[in-house]
Amino acid sequence: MNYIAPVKYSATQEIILDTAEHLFATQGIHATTLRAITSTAKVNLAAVNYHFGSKKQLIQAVLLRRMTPLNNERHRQLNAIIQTARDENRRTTVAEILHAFIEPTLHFSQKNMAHKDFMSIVSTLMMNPHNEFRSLFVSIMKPLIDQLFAALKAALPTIPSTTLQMRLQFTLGTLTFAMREIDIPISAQQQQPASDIETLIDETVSFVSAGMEPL
Amino acid sequence: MNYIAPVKYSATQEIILDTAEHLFATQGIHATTLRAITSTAKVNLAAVNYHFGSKKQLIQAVLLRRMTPLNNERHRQLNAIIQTARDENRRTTVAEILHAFIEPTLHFSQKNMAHKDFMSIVSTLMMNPHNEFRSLFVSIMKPLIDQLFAALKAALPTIPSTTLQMRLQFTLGTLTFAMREIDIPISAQQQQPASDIETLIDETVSFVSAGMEPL
DNA sequence: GTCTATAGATTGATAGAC
DNA sequence: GTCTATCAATCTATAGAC
Repeated sequence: MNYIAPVKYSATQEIILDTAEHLFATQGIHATTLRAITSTAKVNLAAVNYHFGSKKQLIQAVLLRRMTPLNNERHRQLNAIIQTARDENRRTTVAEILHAFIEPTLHFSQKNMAHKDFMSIVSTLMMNPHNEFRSLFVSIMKPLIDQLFAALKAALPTIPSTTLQMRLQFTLGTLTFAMREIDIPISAQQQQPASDIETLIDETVSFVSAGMEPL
Repeated sequence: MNYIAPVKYSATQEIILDTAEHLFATQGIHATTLRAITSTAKVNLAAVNYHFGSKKQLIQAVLLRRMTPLNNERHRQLNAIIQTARDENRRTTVAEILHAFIEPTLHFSQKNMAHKDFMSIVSTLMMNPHNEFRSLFVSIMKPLIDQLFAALKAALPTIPSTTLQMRLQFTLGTLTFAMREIDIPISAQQQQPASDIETLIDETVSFVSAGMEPL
């Protein structure tokens, strides 16, 4: 259910995808040229067009390659907590639901530099409502967001849908900043040590869980 | 204190700035050509370079034109609530502090399409830590964020700085999504009516105020 | 599959007439 | 200040040899 099998790529294709991903994240999709990708990847200039067809199709491949396994895992965890609650004959809690979405997202984004880069691309794309790749992104995310909203609605039946919808948007904003570790400079005094991933997950879940039901 | 006087522009310069702002927001800064700007603005192709020097300097002018008055107002409101609390011989509350930052931000972003476009550019820029305009943006925002953090620290003295810093990042993420009304499609059933600005402000403040002090 | 060479289009920027 | 004309540099994409 909801599982999508990943696409297999050759070694050359993987090198191109890895390099494109890094350059897209650090310099922006539009600012990254095929020349920059192929020269950094040490493959021929014509390789991108041969293996992927066009720059646009390469971008889509970069997005789908990691988005598919990430969403598979998010679906798996959501289904798991729903099933567990059903087995125990109780409602799922808000914190459980949010954790099932946040935990795989933050673990994924902190896995290594490549995954960090990928999440950087996704969050930048998500910010621009007029982006040409937005419809691709939306079509991938929609089933998951629908499932997440339905679970929250069931856990908080007294909150109006409009309000709940707004708070879910806020939650996604919180998570976007959590996974990017956006470093808006706070307090000049000292460089803060980066907290570990488990702390980040706990802090994020408790922040949005509290926001979901303000006093 | 903290007030920065705005720059004056000629009619032609204003038209160029307005047009560039809209195109930057809808198509992205890199994807927007000087030809697109000048033809849409119905000015000569050479006008941008004559009036602003280069595309890069035009981008900086677009950013500073609106960021300056917005931050002036944010500083004004923060100073006002701090002064009021001092006069009443009490601490500022967390909700007061967050409201003083969120209210001007959301009112500004909902003022009209041009302001919405501007905030779209800013939030996109903020998402990319490697952006070439990030240092400009950071230098503008730093004094304000420092003041905000200091106020929160004074209102919540028992929360460790590292934790508070993280929660402030979450707050900025929430606000970014609130002002952009990022429309990740939730619940297919029906199109939700856009809520009014006052409701949006109240919901945002109560969400992040609750998150600031989870149970 | 990999490579060179190049076509064909578009870009930011400027020189110089008015 | 505005305009035309144009340069030099870049881009994506492809044709065709190996």
